[in-house]
Amino acid sequence: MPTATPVLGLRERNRLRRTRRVERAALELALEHGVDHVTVDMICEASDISPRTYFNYFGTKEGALIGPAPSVPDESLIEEFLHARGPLAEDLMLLMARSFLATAPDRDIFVMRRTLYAREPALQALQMTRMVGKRQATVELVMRRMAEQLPDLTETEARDEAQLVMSVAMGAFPVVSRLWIEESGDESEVEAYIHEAIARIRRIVSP
Amino acid sequence: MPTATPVLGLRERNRLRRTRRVERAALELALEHGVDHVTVDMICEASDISPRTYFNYFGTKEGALIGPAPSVPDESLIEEFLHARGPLAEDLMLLMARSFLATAPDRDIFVMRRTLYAREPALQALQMTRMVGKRQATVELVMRRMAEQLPDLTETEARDEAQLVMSVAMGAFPVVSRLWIEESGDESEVEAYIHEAIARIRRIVSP
DNA sequence: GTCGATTATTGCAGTCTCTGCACTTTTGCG
DNA sequence: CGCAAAAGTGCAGAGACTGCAATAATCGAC
Repeated sequence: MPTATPVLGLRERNRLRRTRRVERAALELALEHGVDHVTVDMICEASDISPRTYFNYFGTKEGALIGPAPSVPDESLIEEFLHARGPLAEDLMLLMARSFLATAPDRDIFVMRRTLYAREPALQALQMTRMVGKRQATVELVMRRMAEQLPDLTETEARDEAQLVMSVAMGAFPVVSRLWIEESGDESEVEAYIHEAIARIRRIVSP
Repeated sequence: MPTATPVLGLRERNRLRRTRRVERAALELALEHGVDHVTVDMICEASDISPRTYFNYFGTKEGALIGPAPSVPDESLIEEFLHARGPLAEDLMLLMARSFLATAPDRDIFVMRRTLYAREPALQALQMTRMVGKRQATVELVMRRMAEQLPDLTETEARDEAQLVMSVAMGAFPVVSRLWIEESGDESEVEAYIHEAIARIRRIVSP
């Protein structure tokens, strides 16, 4: 009888191993030479993969540097968000944080990535750009939850409101991330950090 | 005696005229065919300019679509911001709005741009990306003002705080922009719209 | 106006990113 | 094993972008 854990097939395991090898190679090269002085061919040579396959995996030159696109959050996480009754912005941030943590990135790759982001802000901007792609979907999600709790808003009002909620959440995210990394790195603390960040925003916008 | 207005030299005027011609051509093409199906060569053909010159002007294919990078705000505007004593986030938004308005973009180009953004969110993301380039500078600015008013913060606290202020301001910006365009388009109203947007954020983060 | 100096525009050659397509190799499975 | 599906690869080519050198337009002094 096979093990109960959903063991990945050979294909999946190969793919994962390869992905990590390429990401690691790309990050090392970028940290050493700077992003602009690294070519896809260099990455491919270093990680023993064909350029064509590289693009099949990552799509763009920067793909291996900024990591996989944030996956659509789990159905269960979404459900939880929709039915939660905490402060909206905090619940949304919790959703974002949890779906990020669910990707369980390699620790060393994660650290290299952060170092690189600090050195090359353009990359971080790129990643943000990609997140904006999810923007529409996220706004819809927030609107769905608002519809259940505040059904007396017009479409436009609701959309504005949802956009603002998302902006607040995304804006507070870097601060939460910094706290999380520097203070503990413990997942259970995330909720507290989120609360803290939102409280600061409240002070900022208080008259 | 020459006129009192600082009349531009022939060079400047040519450059401005050319820029607008290219931007208009690029926007028309993008609105008609979609950004991906427009090539730089097409834009150059339509606006009677050499591709090399195109890149000298705009740097990237999208440059003509998203418009010139937001210039560093006027010294006088910065001074005003630093010494204003209104709510920090609102003053910052006012600074942003005023330095945008100072660029006095063509009305029709402005409208085309907005239409295109709505149709192709990736472009808007790009523009946001470029703004992030100014992020560092803006954070410094906010910190300078905070230093005068709240001198008892540690460096890290101050930086977090400044980042949050900027996030709030940038997040609220689209809403203000929408209000401004749809409601009146009158510059004198901007302040009221900003106030309104901040008030909404306050409600959002209120427990 | 003319002329030399400055600045802008352009053509060209070349590099790099990225894509479609056809072909080969690897993997999963009966 | 042997066959079908999936993944990896090579190749040709389009398109974005850059450095450099040549050309053209503008400016400022005379």
